[in-house]
Formats: sequence, C-alpha cells, structure tokens
Amino acid sequence: MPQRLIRKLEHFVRLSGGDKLALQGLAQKVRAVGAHEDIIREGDNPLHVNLILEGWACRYKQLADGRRQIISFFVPGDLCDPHVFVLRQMDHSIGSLTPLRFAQIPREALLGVTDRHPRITRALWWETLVTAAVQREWTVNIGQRSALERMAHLLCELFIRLRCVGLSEGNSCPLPVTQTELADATGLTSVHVNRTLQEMRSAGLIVLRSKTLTIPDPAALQKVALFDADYLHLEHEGAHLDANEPEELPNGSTPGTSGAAWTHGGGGSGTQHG
Amino acid sequence: MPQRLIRKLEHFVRLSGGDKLALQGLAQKVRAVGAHEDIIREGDNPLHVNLILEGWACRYKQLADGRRQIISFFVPGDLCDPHVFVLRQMDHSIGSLTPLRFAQIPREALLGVTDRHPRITRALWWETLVTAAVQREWTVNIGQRSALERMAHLLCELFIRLRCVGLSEGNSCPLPVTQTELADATGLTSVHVNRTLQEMRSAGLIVLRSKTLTIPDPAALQKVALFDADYLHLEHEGAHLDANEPEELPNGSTPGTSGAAWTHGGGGSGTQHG
DNA sequence: CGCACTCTTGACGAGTTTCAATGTAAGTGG
DNA sequence: CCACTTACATTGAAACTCGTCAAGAGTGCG
Repeated sequence: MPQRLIRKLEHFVRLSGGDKLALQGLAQKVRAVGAHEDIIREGDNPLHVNLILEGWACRYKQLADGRRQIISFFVPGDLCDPHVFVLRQMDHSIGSLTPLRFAQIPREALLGVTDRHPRITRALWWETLVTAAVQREWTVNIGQRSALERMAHLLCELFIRLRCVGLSEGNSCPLPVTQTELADATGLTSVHVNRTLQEMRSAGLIVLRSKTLTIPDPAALQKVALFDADYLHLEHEGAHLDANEPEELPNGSTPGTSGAAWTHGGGGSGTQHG
Repeated sequence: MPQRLIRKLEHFVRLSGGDKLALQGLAQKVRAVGAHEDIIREGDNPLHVNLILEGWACRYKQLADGRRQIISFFVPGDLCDPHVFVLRQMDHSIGSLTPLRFAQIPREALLGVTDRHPRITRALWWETLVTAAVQREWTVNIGQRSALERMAHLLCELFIRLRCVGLSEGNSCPLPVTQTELADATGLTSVHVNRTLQEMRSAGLIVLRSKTLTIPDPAALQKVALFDADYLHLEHEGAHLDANEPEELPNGSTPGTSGAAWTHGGGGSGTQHG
C-alpha cells in the first residue's frame, strides 16, 4: 500500500526487497475520512504516526480569534511526525483537505521496523530532516517573498513533492485545494490569492483549472519564485530509481519528461493515481 | 561548561550525575568568533554539531537578490541540528549575532554519549522536537500576526527560552540584537520594527534599553501576542528542577519570580552569566 | 575626535486587506 | 427537470498596514 512512501524514500536510499516488505507491513490499520475533518487535534495525546495514502491533509494552527495558518501540506507518501511520541501532547492539529485514506502506525510497529532495518531508519531520518527544511523554507517564503513570488514558490514545491511520489504527469499535477486554503498557507487573503493566481495565469506561468495545475515553463516559474530546490535534498543516489520499475534503470532516454529543468535528480514522471 | 544545555534538558528529563558528566565531556573543542561571522554556510558539508555556550547566533537564508530571513535564533544552551549528518549539505547558514563561544561536537562524540545514556538520547529528542515546534510557531507568527503581535510574540518566546537556561533575571533578559536583525527575523523592515517597538514602549508593554529587555506585565504582553507557551513543551517532570540546586526542591515558596504568569513550569529565575 | 553603526523620524507610495456584491458550478430534493 | 442551496471563484472600491526613501540624531569604539 505505501508505494508512495517507498518511492519517496528511494530518492534517498536504495531499499532492499526486505525493506520494502517491512514498509508494506506498516500500513495495517487503514482509515478513511471525508474532507475537512481533523485527524488529530491540538492538545491530543498522539497514539500513532499517520501515513497519508490518498488525498491531501495539512498541519494547521488556529489563533484564539479564529485566524488560521496552514503550517504544512501532507500529500500521499507523507508521514506525520514519525517521532511525535516523545512529546506529551500535540501543539497543532492535522486535518484532511480532501477525502483521505491514511494508515495509523502504532509506535511499536514503527520501532520494530526501524530496529531491524537500518536503511529504513536512515531513510526516515532523511524524511524528518527534509520536513524540517521545508518548514524553514516556508518561514523564508512567508517572511520575505511577495505574494506573487510566494505563490509561485509554493506551487514549485508542491509540484516537485508530488513528482517524487509519482503523482505528476508531465508538467501537471493535482492541486485539490481551495484558494482559501492556499491563502491560509501563504499568509495572504483568499481575495489576494485569487488576484495573484490570475496574474500568474495571464503571465503564462501557470494553467490552473479543475484542481489541476500545469506549469508550462518550469524554469520561468522557478525564476519568479526565486526557487532553489536544494532544500528538498533530492540529490542522493536513489534519486533516479522508480519504485515500480526493476532495480536496473532502463538507461538511455529518460522515462519521464522535463527532468533537469526542476532539479538535479527528481525522478521520472508518474501516473496519476496508483 | 554546557551548564545551560544541562539546565534546559532538565526541563524535560531528570539527568543523573553520570549523564551530566557525559554532557560536560561533549564541550571539548571550544571555538570563539566575533559578531557577524558565519559558523557554517549554505552548501557546506556539516562536520560537527555546534553547541552555543555564550552569545547569540542565528540560522538564516539569503535570497538571490539579497533579502535575508533569519529562520531562528540560537541562545546559550542551544544545539545546532543534532542530526544534521544525515544530509549531504547545509541548506542554510548559521552566523553569530554577537561575539560567540561555541563547542564543536564531532559526530562520534555525540553518538558515543547517546549510545551509553538513554536519558540524554530522549532529552536530545525532546530538544529537536521543540526546535521543530518553534519553527512551526514562527510560520504562524509571520503568516498571521500583525507587526505588533509578531514582535510581542517573539519577545515572549525569547524571554522564556532564556529563562529556561538561567539567563533571565526577574522580568528582564538580554536582547543583544539590532532592530535590523529583529526585522529580518519577523519579516518586517527595520523602520517598522522601530515604530512597533516604540508603540510597545509607550503602551507600557516593554522596557528596552542597552540591549536589555524588561517585561513589566508578562500577562499583558502575552495577551497582545496571542501567546500560548504550549508549543515549547515545558510541561514535563523536570520543569521545576534547577540544575545547580540539590535534587530535592526547597518546597514551599517558589525560588524565582513570576512563574505561573509565563507558563505551567518555566523554572525559577536565574543569574545573568554563569 | 571622528568614523561607523544603529536608532529615530517624516513624507509618501505600494501592496495587501477588508467589505461587499456578483458569478459560477455542483449538488439536493421535490 | 427545475427551484433551492451551498461552496468556491471573481470583481470593485476604499482603507490601512507596512515598505521605501531619505535625512538626522545618538552611541560606541579606535
């Protein structure tokens, strides 16, 4: 089931067959919820690590007066806080943005796997550190970039992350969130997000309709976003592996499209849905 | 040497004498630099974990056009990325804000200690997760709060963090940074930081002169900041322990001042410099 | 004593928010 | 199949926060 997670981790380490089997075993308890439901709430005592299988979710925090900040997005293959058990209670909430399928991984299951699979341990470390790096980049993004740059940067990041788990197709990927949610994530108002998106559209930077984002000219979008993919740390040896393919690369022509334009080794294109 | 680190960690776990000795041993290679020097630069390959002993530093990132965002502050007792070795290269820089003394801890030294001291391992976990929580809170802060709320929130956070390592005195603590640096941290301009600070001064929320911050009415400042200390996760059993005191609490009257006003268990007041 | 850095203040303008209305698309139920 | 509802996107006008530019005052240090 956790194909997306496996695929993502292989951007960093090369997993053995046994490693992959162990990861498969983690997704025992699968739950499904509708859109706009909380999975964990601020103040709760965390009991398991959630692995997103299908749909989007987000980390968010709400201020006393109702203002809401989306702190990060979760897409398929993402783990919510692998090491959360150290803390007594959640300092933020996690909620679904779309209908969601996710696995609840008990603490012991995760420990069991990492005890026996050092490569997985390393890979989850990498996952955790990249998540932290993304968080830092969001600080930079919200703190320094203009609305236009900010939206562009967010879209660049989301596209690459989706491509890493095989959810992009050419220069397109799903973007199943409302403008209000984009606003909560960027620290703008929904009205201004709307205007910003239209500006990006009329500049030919993006095509966005029916929840599908297309980026006609990746280099151009990255340029206005001052986007530098280094913080996603995709430079490692597994970067070119496709989890669904045999271990040996087909070699020669790249299976996907537009690889180098995005980052050193982003991996090939994937197929929508899996 | 790393009294401040020990003191901070004891807000989470109770360390044994052996634990403390082991932590002492980490600060072998001590370095000193002046203000405004880089300790590590974006792109560098990290070779050790830095432990701040004296002075302030910051994590920052610079955009291509020169805009700079300070991503986090480091104060005495703070560790810079205990697990950074997993990644190939730094995605941000760390630089001193004041003259700085810090220890460079080699990877093996850290591993050696954590292998033999499970309590320290847990405590460093806690440290790491709190750092991540702080980063999330900064996202909320910059994304949702007005200039006034934002500055107030930052000052609340810094005061508590300094108090946790014994660097506060009553309602005062050092604040050895320029308004330009506060601006880079909050995503404002130095001009606007200046006006915001003056507004806070004339509202009686803060006293700030010669790099010393005093908060006459903590509750009031927290209120305008919409500040909730939960994200600092200071609620654990060691919260009332003072590393420099005997293990038994004096009981009865709290040794410090203004405890409850700040958070459930912030620890007593400390003495400037140690 | 003078230079450099930091803080402070004013005037002005741009970017963004707020408020409010309208448009559009996709259900739902009769 | 059509009124009714709900959610989301779009638009305009006015207000305001905050940024920009520029100059002057304060402070510390060599």
